[in-house]
Amino acid sequence: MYPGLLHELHKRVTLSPGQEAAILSHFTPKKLKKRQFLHQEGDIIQRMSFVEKGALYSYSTDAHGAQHVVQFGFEGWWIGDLYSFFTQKPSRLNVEVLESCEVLTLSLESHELLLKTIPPYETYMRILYQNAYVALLSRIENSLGLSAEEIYSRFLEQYPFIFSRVPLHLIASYMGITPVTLSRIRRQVAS
Amino acid sequence: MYPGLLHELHKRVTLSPGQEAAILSHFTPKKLKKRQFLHQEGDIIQRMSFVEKGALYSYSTDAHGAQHVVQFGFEGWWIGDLYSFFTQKPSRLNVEVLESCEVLTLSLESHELLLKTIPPYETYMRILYQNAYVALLSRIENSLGLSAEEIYSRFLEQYPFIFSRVPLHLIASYMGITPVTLSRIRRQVAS
DNA sequence: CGATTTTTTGAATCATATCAACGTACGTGG
DNA sequence: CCACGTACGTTGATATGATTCAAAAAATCG
Repeated sequence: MYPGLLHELHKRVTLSPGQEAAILSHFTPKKLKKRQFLHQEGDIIQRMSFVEKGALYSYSTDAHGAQHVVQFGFEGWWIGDLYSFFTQKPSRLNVEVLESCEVLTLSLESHELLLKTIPPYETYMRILYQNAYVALLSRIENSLGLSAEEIYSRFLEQYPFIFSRVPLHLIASYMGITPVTLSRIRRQVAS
Repeated sequence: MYPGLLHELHKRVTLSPGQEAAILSHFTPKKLKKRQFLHQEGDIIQRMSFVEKGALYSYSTDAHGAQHVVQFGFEGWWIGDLYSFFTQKPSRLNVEVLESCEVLTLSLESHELLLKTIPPYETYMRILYQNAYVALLSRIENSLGLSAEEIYSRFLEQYPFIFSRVPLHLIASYMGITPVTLSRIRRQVAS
């Protein structure tokens, strides 16, 4: 039951069988088909989601109506809008399914209860955010002052598997360039 | 003693007098003058730092030798390179003093000890990283697909106080544009 | 006050975006 | 199972916005 989530928890903390069961009991599985939305702009996010299987991505829509991919979510990752979840303010993100998914969801109340009652759960969350923060800062650092071509090359090195599962125009959006520019870069790099 | 750090801790968790004293006892104060370095590229970061007073900023040097500001640190903020601190790998960042500082530093061993022995300390750290992560994701979201002028306007709204304490060319670097471009934008926006 | 740092300005250049058209792959209903 | 429609990727021509280079003006520091 929920092997992905268990593996993820055990990677970072040790849990007694009782704690393990207590944590799992709060999650609700949810199946989603390609093109469905997990969340939409304006929603107040009620549940955070762990990706057990499949792939999703989140994007925002800017003042000019253009869409921008903010992050991807594959097996073993968390996806959603933590800003809206924690503040209970309307989300500015859409989260759409890329490949049919099974996600495990958890309410804010459950999350807070687990934080209070199961110390290793809080430790897990601290490590999760700590790593996510460091990774995000690297993403910013790496893109500062790089040409689109350099950003692409690094992205290709760091996440080769993404190219087999995500259409190029979404990767372009994530990188902050247009699909047209990405296409030209790829031709150049290939030669 | 250390009013900034105490205020920061109490904002997020409640501590018994004993816990408070235990936490504070692990910090070592350090005074730094303008233009001094707290860390330099290549260092393996041994201590994390809380800014009690003053201002600093961190920057990286890219493959073309250009410098890019990654973050600022004012009173009540943490500053440093968490990547190097947690992994004990060489840092890619320089952290330089903008206004003479008093920082409070904490070793990795102390940090780990406090996490293990003082539960509210772990809670504080989880909340700190959680907020930092959400704030950083907003920074990325905001910069995706915005013109330099829009990035400037938002920055001005969100952090007006930074303009009174940080030279414009560092702000430009943080925003990912040249000082020349920032100057032109400001002329436009002012008119 | 003189020296250094920071900010502004103009002109030329370069990278990426935009617009528009076309080719290709995919999958859905007939 | 084929045909049509939609989504995706590529290409060329042109436009735009930011950078670079160079110099001067303004602000700050010792």
